[in-house]
Amino acid sequence: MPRQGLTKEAVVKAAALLVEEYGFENLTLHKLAAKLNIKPASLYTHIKGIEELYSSLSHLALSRLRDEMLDAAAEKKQGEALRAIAFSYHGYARQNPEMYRIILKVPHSNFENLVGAGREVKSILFEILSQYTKEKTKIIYYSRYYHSILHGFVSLETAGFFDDGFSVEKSLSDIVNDFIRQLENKQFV
Amino acid sequence: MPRQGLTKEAVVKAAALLVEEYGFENLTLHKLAAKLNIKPASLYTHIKGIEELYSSLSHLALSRLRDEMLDAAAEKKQGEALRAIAFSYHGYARQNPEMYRIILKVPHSNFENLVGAGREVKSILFEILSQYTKEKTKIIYYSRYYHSILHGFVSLETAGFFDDGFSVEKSLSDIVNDFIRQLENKQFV
DNA sequence: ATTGATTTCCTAACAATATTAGGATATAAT
DNA sequence: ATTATATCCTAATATTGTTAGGAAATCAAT
Repeated sequence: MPRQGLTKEAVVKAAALLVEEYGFENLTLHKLAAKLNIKPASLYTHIKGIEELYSSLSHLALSRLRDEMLDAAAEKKQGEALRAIAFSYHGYARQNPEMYRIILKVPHSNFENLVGAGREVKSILFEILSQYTKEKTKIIYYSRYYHSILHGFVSLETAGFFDDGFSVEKSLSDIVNDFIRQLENKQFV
Repeated sequence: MPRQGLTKEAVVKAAALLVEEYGFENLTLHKLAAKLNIKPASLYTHIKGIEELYSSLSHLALSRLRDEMLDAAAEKKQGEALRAIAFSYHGYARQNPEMYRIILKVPHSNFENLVGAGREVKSILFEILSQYTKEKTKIIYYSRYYHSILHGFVSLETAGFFDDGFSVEKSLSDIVNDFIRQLENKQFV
């Protein structure tokens, strides 16, 4: 048997491709092994089991989302940064709906690295919002607020809740603008 | 074999109990049959398969959520109604986290009755928000906005994104108040 | 009440899936 | 070259969803 330089990274990335192509619930170790030209049992050399594969996929999705957010917000400040983040967040979820769904499908608390990855995404919002005030309580509050908006919007959209003929892009854009206006109208200390 | 008056409703409700007790991913037809004192194959008398069971669970969750929202908003108007809805929405998701997760786990577009149930939930928000303006575009816009906030918040909370020591209840309450204030500051036609 | 039709539930079997045990061989380390 | 390690394999198993076909309880109609 010719051996291929297979690594955990490669396994997870191959799984990510399958997930986006056929959907999360149609990912099986059999299909994944076939795509990698190995037998299902051989996957256990690289992963502990399918639960770890799920958590790795969730981690990968969070990392990619974080990268796109960081990229979008680079060199930008305040409102401009918040707008850029919203569109990158929305873009990632729309272009990778299955991967995005995995993020919330895996219970975070079970995996320390997932908690860390989630914290990284949150910290991006935290950084930008800290440009408005130095009060940590308020920064956390607005982070939760904005994160809820972004996650709620893209989740409901991909679930089909917004399939009523009205423009989804315009709604998001308006929501983001309203949120930013709200923020700017506050008189922070 | 003594026959019991088993109906689809009873099967789905039993499944709902299992889901909340052991988690969505631990629901199996074997366990469900055991709880109902029948054999797994007998379940197919009442359901077409596990996919239909999932969609029925999603439908049940949406119905219960709708009932709690309607109950909370009864006799109330505008801001008061919106506040009541938020707390009932949050309450349902927190007390039935697994059932709530099922709502977005099942692809809506595949099941017409699910689309209908989702519409019912949306229509509750629509009704209340139509007390602020008669412009349908704006009503839909704010429905999406508020729905995104509520769903995003409870999803992120149950996924563990808000486990940072700050009060979740206060955040939600403040968010709702900010949203309502925003709405009241608009000069609608 | 008896007959006939329908419904509910069963046993038995099957396919797909995740997983483990144990072994062969390619690769790396000494 | 020898040893150790890592990669991949075959084979077997438990769990799960599902279907086929049949027995018996229930219901409907006479």
